[in-house]
Amino acid sequence: MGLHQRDARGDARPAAPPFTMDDVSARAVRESFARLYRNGLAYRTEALVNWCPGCMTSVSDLEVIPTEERGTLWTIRYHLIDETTGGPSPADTIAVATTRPETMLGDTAVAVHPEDDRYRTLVGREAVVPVVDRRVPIIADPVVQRGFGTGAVKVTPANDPDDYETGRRHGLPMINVLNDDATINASGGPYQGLDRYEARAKIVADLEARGDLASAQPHEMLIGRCQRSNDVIEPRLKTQWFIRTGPLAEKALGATRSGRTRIVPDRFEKVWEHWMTNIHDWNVSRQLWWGHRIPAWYCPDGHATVSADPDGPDRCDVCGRAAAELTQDPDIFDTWYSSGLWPFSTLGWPEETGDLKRFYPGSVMETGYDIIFFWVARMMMLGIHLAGDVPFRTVYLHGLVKDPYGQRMSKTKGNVVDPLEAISVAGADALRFALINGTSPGNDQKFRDEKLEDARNFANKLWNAARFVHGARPSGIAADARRQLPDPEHLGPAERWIRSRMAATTVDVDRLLGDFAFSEATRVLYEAIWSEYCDWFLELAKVRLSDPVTHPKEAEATWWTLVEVLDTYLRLLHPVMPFVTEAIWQITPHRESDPELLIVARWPGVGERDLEGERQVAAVIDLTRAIRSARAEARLEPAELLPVDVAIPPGLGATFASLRPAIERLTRARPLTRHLTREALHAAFAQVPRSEQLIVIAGEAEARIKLRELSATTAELERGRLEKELTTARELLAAARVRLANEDFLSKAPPEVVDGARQREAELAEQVNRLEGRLT
RNA sequence: GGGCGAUUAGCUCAGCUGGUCAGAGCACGCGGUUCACAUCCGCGGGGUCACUGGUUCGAGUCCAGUAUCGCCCA
Repeated sequence: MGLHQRDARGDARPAAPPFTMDDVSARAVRESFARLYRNGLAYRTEALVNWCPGCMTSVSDLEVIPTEERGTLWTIRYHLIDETTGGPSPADTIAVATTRPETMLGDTAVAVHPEDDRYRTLVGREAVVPVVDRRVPIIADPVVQRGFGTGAVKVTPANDPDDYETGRRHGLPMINVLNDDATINASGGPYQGLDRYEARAKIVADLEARGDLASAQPHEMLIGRCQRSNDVIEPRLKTQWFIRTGPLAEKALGATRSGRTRIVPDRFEKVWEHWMTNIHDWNVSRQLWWGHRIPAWYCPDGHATVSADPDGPDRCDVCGRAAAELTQDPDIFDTWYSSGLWPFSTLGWPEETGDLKRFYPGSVMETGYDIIFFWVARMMMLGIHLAGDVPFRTVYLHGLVKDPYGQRMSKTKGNVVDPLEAISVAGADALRFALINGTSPGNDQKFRDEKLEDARNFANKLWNAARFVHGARPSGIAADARRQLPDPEHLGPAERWIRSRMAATTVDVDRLLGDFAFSEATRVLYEAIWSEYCDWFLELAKVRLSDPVTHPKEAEATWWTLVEVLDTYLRLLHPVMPFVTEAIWQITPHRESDPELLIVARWPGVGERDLEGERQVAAVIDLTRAIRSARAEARLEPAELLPVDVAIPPGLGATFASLRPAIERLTRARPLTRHLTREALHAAFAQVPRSEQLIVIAGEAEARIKLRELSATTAELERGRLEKELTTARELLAAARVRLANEDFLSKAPPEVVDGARQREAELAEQVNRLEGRLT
């Protein structure tokens, strides 16, 4: 993780990355446990734990994966004790069903449902567990499912969670039958030493031989397997340390309910609630060599002493025996225990350090939803209790990165994307962008190479745009000039347009990041940078900068605009693509007040929108697009210069005039002639045969492209294009009219919506009108 | 058994508080030696927004139900 974090650049990290096994953490582990023990929240007891015979350790409930598997349901006859003879009755039996016959070695009862008439008379009598010939009571307990198997079950309190509860309710003896390696222990009599499955087979065979096996049927069931080793987990009785989670969970719930900590997306609060309200005590003892040793010592009498001192206690807390007679618990803590301390142990807790005061609680915990219980829950419970406040204000949960087919990545499947490889192929920025762009809160994403490629292309695009900006510096500006804002006096419409768009983008990005909509934020930036800045502004600026009639002051204003917008987008994009933005920023002019590095540079403020300016340039862009489209669809020679006449309404006149050179270049128009009205345009073309012109309609503006002559196919293409436009326009118009014909709409919809619809209708009618005029 | 999520162009996915929202990228088709970029540029084709009802003047957008897929918990 440390390696990846460095290569992918985790920005927020101290000089020496903390580690859960270092000394600071070890001290926090000892101290925290000592406090929990003092507060009665840590206790040692013999209880049922999940035992993994492969890992030779206990594991938490969360690490037991219920797996659907086909097993066998055996029905076994237990002989009743004959009340007159006091011995087993050859004929009277009670049949019990089990999927784990080997556990019968530890049976201490047979249970039936109290209202099950079949067995009512048997309750209180005794039966004999076959094979081990142990006499056990027949008890009634409502947890027994009457419909399952025969309605009677064997009870093995030391090797089954449900039976454990039953055993406690009825005060039954608990006989553990398994060794650590899942072989049968001394309680198993003749089966001692056999592996659990060998014992099962032998017991079944023996039962059959005795005639006590009633049936064996295939059975679909859930088997708990170890998350780590995939071994079948054996519940068994063990003396271990537990954390009393009840009071801790209560506080954690209080924090989310009161909003002191918010979970994003909020649907996970339900999951959180459910889990926290049904939480069991947490078994923290692990029988592994790697981890923090439990700071508990025992005297020869078995008294426990918990000490935060790394050298251990001076004496037994209970009987006062000397330290020399004490031995430390050989077990270590569950890894999630020290991880749960992370938010404050890394800040020096239990010392009241400056870091702790300043950085605790943290603001946002960002992690995958799959470890909300493993980790987030633990941090919350321990943080609130030990550090006195919630560890973070917001928990942001992201989804999982899946393979292209939606499968969970796993080493055994071999479908894992190695981040380091992805970085070497496409770069860390591309990897980060692809991951961030592809995710929405709490939802999984399928990761494909195409996404990485796209992100790499975007980084490349940005880099090249920056190269252009640097190369286009007007001679009047020194290479090492301090950054200036463009002189408002000399801005053209394009400059005002992009600055206004930049303001809009900044507002959007701010809002989206605030809402944890990271992928939307990257999408907005992608669009702003590629489609607005590169595709349009750079092209418009290029023309203005290279046009000999451009005044030097205007060229400088344009260049400073290029720099300003680039600078802003670098800042906005930096959290997502730290490397390329920093590299570009380093060679971009800065202000006096800017720091050395982009990473610590100020977040952009929001400039003013110029909506009318935006609208005007958008109109010019639409016209340019429409002319290009008409040319392309008529299959005209792309490079050929053609005379273009445009009708530009007075309102757009100044903008048009200013951008005229750019329009000429982008549409290959020469000469580009402006008419004040459509009528004037039409009049100018009155004598031009239909076969020698292309007609372009773009909003308020209109254009004609003069050709020598349209070939037959070109004319057909042209006509097709216009007909298609007309068809769409008519459809839209019809829809708009239907809407306006609705009395309810007029009376109930907000006036501005109605006005918008009216305007739209008028525009469409106008467009249809014009197209019809051209086509007849 | 309980809960949650997904279902929108061939593919991967956006669509916030219901009113130009039917979009993007990739893929595809046509064209391009424009001095930032072919990791590129221009143009284009393509979707009854899973289904059925309902609420509303108006619904991918809200409600109910159904189907399919996936996940979590028991």
